[in-house]
Amino acid sequence: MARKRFDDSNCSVARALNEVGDWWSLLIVLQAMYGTRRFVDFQQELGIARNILCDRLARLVDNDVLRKVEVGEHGSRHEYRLTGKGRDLFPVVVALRQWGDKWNPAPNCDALDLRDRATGQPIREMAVQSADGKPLSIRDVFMPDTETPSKTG
Amino acid sequence: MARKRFDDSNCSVARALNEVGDWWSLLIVLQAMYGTRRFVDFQQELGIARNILCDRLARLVDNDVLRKVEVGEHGSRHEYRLTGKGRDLFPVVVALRQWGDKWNPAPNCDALDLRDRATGQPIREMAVQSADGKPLSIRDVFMPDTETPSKTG
DNA sequence: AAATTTGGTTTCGTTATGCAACCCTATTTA
DNA sequence: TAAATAGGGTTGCATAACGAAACCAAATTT
Repeated sequence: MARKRFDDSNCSVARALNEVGDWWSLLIVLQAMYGTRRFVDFQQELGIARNILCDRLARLVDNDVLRKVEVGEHGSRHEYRLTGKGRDLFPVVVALRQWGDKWNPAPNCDALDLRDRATGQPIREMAVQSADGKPLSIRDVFMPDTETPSKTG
Repeated sequence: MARKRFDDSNCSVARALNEVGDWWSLLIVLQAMYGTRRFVDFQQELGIARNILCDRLARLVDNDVLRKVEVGEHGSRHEYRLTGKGRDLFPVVVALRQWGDKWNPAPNCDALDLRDRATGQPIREMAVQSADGKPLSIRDVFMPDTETPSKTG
């Protein structure tokens, strides 16, 4: 039967995954963060099939993660640019990247070295933090009773 | 043809997505963070098909995100528990959850309310941060030249 | 002993993915 | 000016993944 979708799940993680949780969408967003904007460039840099790229770009546009901008005189060239919502995936992508760098380091690829443009200092490691900025593990937090962890929480 | 996999990609985001980037894996990890450990409980709480759950649990175990623990006398009951690597996905899940809460709020579901067990205070919003803890947007950072953004960077 | 729980596997039909080929409109190049 | 190329897709086909339900076997409960 049809792949299960989560549009109506009462779990926002499930709904988020519905928008960017497939094999390609988050890589497209990542590529967009690197500055890629054109169809052909996405296609070549990601090595994605063109029909799949079409589908993903359209869905990301539908979901307001990217927006399609006509460039050039007669509207035959487009650019796909991140929206605010798309740019807001930055912490997600960086967290995932740091996780990958930590647990699946590639021999031929350095860990992500993002730096503060203002100071040149490397960024901090992503962490769940307390109000005063201390890193918290999953054991250091709790959910007040109003949240029920059942049914994909 | 076969679904493209990224085991050997030189992008750690791609490799991370290879492990937890499908529709279910991250939800299983999330459910595990809520305390679920048994096959049947995952199945019922997520509403996932049993064969798919089998496959995903096995893959997560293979990838050392979960580990399978025999419980009970004769080894016919198992538990799937998060490993350190799995627990390290906490920032990823929280970042994704906060993104979902912000951009796709569900009418019938409150935003995540995680609190510091020590103080009872809500956690901070996930953000990429400078060395001294200031939040950074994607425009506030750069990558030194050693990183090449090409080929899914 | 019979029923239930747990953790799977098998079968089968539907959906998604990847590749290649094709199409149409601009813009270059010869 | 004709021909080639680039951009942005769409279409068809073969294969792989997914979902539902049925089936299975060991262990536990009733």
